[in-house]
Amino acid sequence: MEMQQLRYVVAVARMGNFSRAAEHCHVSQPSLSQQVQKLEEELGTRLFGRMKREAVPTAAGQVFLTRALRILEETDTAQREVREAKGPLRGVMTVGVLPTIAPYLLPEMIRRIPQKYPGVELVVHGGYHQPAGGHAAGL
Amino acid sequence: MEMQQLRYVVAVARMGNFSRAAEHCHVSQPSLSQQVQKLEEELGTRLFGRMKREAVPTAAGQVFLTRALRILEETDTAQREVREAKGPLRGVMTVGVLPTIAPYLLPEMIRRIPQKYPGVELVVHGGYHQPAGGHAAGL
DNA sequence: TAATATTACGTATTACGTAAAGATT
DNA sequence: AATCTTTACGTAATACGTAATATTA
Repeated sequence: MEMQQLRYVVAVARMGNFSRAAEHCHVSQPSLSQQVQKLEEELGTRLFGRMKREAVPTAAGQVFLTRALRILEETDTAQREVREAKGPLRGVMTVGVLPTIAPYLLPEMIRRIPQKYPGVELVVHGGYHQPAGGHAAGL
Repeated sequence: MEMQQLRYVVAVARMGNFSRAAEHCHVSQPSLSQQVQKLEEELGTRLFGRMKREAVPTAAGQVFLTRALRILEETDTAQREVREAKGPLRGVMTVGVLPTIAPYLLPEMIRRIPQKYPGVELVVHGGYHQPAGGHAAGL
């Protein structure tokens, strides 16, 4: 049982079918299908019925889903608590982004970064040139 | 954050050092060390101090450990509940084992199988020949 | 120097994507 | 026919083991 498999299963339950779950998870749909099958094999039970164009959780799937959700919440909690134990993050985050794709990435980024790291100043470079200094950020 | 990494971290905390944790997890000690490092890098914090010949959890390590333990418990619970949702397992389990290694494997097996699957009849073939029929069991 | 942890590197597992086939409405 | 899922298979990422190096008592 792997974390990704739990995310995939939860996504299938929330989206209602494998295709939309796959694009929500940013993986190809066969890959997601494989991972769900693998988990089902490990558990010895089908988690979803795939008959009528929508993925419906089986009885086993329902009890598993509640646990999977709790596990994923716990992982988020663990990461948050570790961050808090480290103390607040401070400094300047410099990000370079091509003007071509900026409209797709920037709004989400400008919304989430300050929310998650209140002490961090966000600097965005928009041109095609290489920014002079600062630290790159992996997101 | 992967499930194995959580098991490794918990093992290190329980065993007190990386070497014993590794043999407890049946992996080489460098592999376990790599995985713990990888998790620490992802979290952005050391989870253990490795100074004095024993691995002592840091402050961040302690808060993480309690969450990791709960997550592992939840995975066990999830698997158990799915088994229960399937209904009790019944039938005959046939196992072949070489007399050479039987003394090492049989006692553990005879103790745990009926405990975990009360409805299953366990048949053990001890010779060097191939058993006639029945189903092989992967444990 | 004995015991433990890390680094380096090659190998084997496996998760993934693309393409094709099967199934359902 | 259109949409969704599974199978097949090659590729890429990665977890692992062995060997060598570093660190600590």
